[in-house]
Amino acid sequence: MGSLKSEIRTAISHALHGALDAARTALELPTEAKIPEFVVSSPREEQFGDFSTNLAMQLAKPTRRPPRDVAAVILQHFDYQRCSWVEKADIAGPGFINFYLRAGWLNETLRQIVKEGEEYGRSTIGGRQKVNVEFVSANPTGLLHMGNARGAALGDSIAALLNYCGFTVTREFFINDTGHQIDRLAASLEARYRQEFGEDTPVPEDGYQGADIADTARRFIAQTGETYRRVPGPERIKALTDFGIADKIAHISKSLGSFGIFYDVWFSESALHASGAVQKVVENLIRAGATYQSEGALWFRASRYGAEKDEVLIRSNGAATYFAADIAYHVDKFSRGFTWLINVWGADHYGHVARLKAGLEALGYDPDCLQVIIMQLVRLFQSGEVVRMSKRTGDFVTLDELLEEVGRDAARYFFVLRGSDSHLDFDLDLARAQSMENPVYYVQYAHARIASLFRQLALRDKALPAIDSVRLELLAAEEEERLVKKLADFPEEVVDAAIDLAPHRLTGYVHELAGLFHSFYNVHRVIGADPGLEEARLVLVLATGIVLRRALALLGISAPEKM
RNA sequence: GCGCCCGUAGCUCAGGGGAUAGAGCGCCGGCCUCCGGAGCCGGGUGCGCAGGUUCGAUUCCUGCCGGGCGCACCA
Repeated sequence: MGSLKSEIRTAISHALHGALDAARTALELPTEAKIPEFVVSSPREEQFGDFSTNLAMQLAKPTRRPPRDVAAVILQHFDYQRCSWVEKADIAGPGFINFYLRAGWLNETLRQIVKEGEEYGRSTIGGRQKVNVEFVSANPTGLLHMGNARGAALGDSIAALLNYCGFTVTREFFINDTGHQIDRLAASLEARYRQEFGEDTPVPEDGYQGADIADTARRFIAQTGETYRRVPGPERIKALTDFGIADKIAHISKSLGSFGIFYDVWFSESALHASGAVQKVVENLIRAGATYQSEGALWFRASRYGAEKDEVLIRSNGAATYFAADIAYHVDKFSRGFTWLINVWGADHYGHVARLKAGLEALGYDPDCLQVIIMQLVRLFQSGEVVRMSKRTGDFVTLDELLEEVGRDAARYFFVLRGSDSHLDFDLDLARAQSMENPVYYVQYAHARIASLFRQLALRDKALPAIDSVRLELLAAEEEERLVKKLADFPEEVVDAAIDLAPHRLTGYVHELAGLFHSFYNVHRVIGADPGLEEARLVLVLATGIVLRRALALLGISAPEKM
């Protein structure tokens, strides 16, 4: 379940509450003051102990006493029996109370890691709550670009993190298979189709110019021959479009698959229209009194629900907007039992957030159950120059090309290297480099080294004895202690990264962990150390490998045995 | 114009009410008779500006400046 470290943190927090109560009962602190917010944190500096609390400083004002005095009173009433791992506590700086743990807690953590194996760090805090993570949802009109790729890496890692924290996660892709852009796809396909038979039919100005559309047209011809050459235009276009959408979706699915991303649900927009779900949502909005007619269109009073302005639901030509369909889509998600909806969207969809939430609220749903991650855009660099991209002209780098250039591991690592609200400069040259400039290799190299150590061990016909018989107390060096402490952080790092929907925190963690391993490895011999020490160090190495593998898996990155 | 995101080291970015603000890259100098040198160790400068809240602000609030993205009967 919880890690030893988080259990100790909780125990300290409870003991502090107990000390506070006791001090008040003894009338050494005023009883009327409210208990302030306080944290039991992990200090940055090693000299400040293993845990630290700001409780006394937060109490300074309500008790009108100097924080160090308050800290002394709290410590007098602190019951060490309630957290047996605490060896001592002292008062430092402006009024921090610092806690120092008995050295054995680190060895206990190592045992826990080895016993739990790659389940170490898994938690149940999600309580099986049903979460829907929708990401990429690219239009089926072309290939995947860098923005889609970033969304893919982010969404998939967020889903993996939440799943590991005990949420029941569904990964979902919404297919925009209707509407204006599909008409443009149809016109582009028709032009390419006729070109294949020698006609001079240019792709419309606002069509999709990419060569992939011509490829799709050729695949259609390969399958249908000349059957559709002489059928009426509308019928041919319908067949072309149906084929085209399926072809594009198949390609998108395949690209994402080679990026290590697999969906549970592919949800079709046109199905929402066909089933009447869109119509029903519009009717419910009308019934709720949230709409009005104007200029021949049906409007939703979004501004009444916190959005900037009202929005059209049904255009004057009778067609429902994408906005109406998207409300219906999210209503559908709720009806499937999800209580937490996460969407990963590009910054260019920002304007859509407030009105979608407004629509859900008007229908009686809690808009806070929908959380939209607005991801800033990706700039691609090559040879120090920005690579300009335009989907319309077909002039852009695709996910397929990226994977060919830099490989899946580097691509996934780079896309979750930064926070989603930070612009991402993706340096193709750096990601391509099979060298030490490339951070993903640094982490993988640590894992390969560990694997190599166990290969060496096997060559000598040796094996690690049972964990309980290993004398872990022999691990006393500074590098060893730092490494174990980092391993002890892992479960809490995972929870923090999951709750914050911030996989880049895990990227940072795994890099630091690899760094501490390299530092340890360079200073200390593992195989060939004194027998007892060799075993203890092997346990440390084993545990490091377990955590590296688990962390990389959550990021969708491989942990190679050899490189 | 209005809204959202960002402004932290030469560059790309973490961090975020607390005790001495971090990493990578680049630059300089060291370290393998030994488990993978794709590594390790050492060396430097920094929170855009101005107010405010606070015992304490790089972090929160306001204004300004700079960059990005939105503000369609597109999706």
